[in-house]
Amino acid sequence: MKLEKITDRTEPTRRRYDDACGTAHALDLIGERWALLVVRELLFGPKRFSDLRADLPGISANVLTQRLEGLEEFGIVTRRKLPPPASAQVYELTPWGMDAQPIIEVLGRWGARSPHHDPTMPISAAGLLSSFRTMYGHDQVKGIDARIGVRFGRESFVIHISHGRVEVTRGEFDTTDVIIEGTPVALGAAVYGGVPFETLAAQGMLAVSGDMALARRFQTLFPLPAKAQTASA
Amino acid sequence: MKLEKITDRTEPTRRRYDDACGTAHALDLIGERWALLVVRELLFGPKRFSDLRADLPGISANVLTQRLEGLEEFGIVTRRKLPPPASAQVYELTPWGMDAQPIIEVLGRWGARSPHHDPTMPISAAGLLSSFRTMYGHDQVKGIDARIGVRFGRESFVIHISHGRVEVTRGEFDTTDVIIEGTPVALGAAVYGGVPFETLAAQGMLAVSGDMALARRFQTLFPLPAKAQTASA
DNA sequence: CGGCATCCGGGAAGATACTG
DNA sequence: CAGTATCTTCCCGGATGCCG
Repeated sequence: MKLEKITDRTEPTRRRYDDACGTAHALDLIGERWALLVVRELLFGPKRFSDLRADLPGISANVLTQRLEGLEEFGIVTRRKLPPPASAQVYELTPWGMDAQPIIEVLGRWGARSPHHDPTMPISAAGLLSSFRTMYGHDQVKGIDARIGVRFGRESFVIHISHGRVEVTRGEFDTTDVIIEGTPVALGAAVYGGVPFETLAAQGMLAVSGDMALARRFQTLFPLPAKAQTASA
Repeated sequence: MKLEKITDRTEPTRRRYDDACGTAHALDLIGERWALLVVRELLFGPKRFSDLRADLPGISANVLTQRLEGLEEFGIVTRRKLPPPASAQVYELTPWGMDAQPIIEVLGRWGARSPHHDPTMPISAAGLLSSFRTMYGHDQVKGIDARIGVRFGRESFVIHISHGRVEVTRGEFDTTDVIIEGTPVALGAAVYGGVPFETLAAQGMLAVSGDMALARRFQTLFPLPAKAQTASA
């Protein structure tokens, strides 16, 4: 018996900024808690509900449901049914949703300079790989032409470094110069924490094969930015 | 008698994403409701508490207080006491806080392409001027060299167009080609709604003086972007 | 009047359990 | 596996009141 709310409003007053500014409107769309991280998780391709849950530790099922509903309603995410025999439902970004990538990158660059930023926390595959796309040092990458294969569990990615740029795509790799297998946290420790591959390998957290000199150079391509100036100018 | 919560935690469990990703950390800092709009309002210079309240219709005093406390704690905002006789307290961005400007711009560009975006809503001075910095058409601006003075109430700004770029700064203007006086909403209607200056002037909402041909050209410099593609590719 | 502190109602987020 | 149902907690928004 829930006869309380017969106030008959199809939309129960979604909380919005009544502001014509495009920034405010963007926050209406992806400003709710977890929303932008859901988008980040989909940047490299479609995922299933339980994958999203696993990669976003801390989100609860009902909140994830709500965010996906909202993102779908706004045209940022589409739900798609895979053909049999997979027959699973996946969520993927629309073209416009993909265009949110610069937002995630700019936020990442800015947030990494925070005095409170702690790079030693857990990180998801999408979070780490997205950081590679944005945090590489232009000087460090100059002159390198290499392909590095990364496997996290059953997902594979290729990091392609050439012409002073770093590109990351999901997909199987056949001809890569280095192959890294393990967890995002371990690779993050190697790249951002400076932990040697040998240490991680000895603990069974990471397996590196191929051109080891290149692998070690890869470790140095992503310098953490200087902490920002938080005192008044 | 509030003897309930003596659980003695200096930080009462602030809600955070426990994620090493810089994007997630940025959202820890400026992801709360209203936070980024407070930053937007400070992009053109310091403001007082009541100015912020007036320019952010819908925010309540206690929430503004909380956001300012948080932003100050994170090193994004500083509070400063003006010398007598003004003797007022103002809030201003730290250098790092200023660096959040690209975040606001990128969000604005993306949000303006939303199918749900409604440019006819109220807008603040900072919101409108910030949109000028990001939404100008490169083709439309090419070859123009002009200075346009804008006065909203007692605040003045200069829009400087040259070398294919648009810069906006707060400050008094002496030698500008055009002077526009009125409200942000009226100027927004002229620029984004295509409402002729004569109509707005007749209603006493906007006063334009100086090079009227340039003023009318200024109206055409900010084409609204095409709506985004929200169907799957 | 500016800059908060306090109290309250509603709603969003978090945790857990449960179902098709 | 992919969500719903339920309950609790916390945050947001509005009103009021204090205090320099």
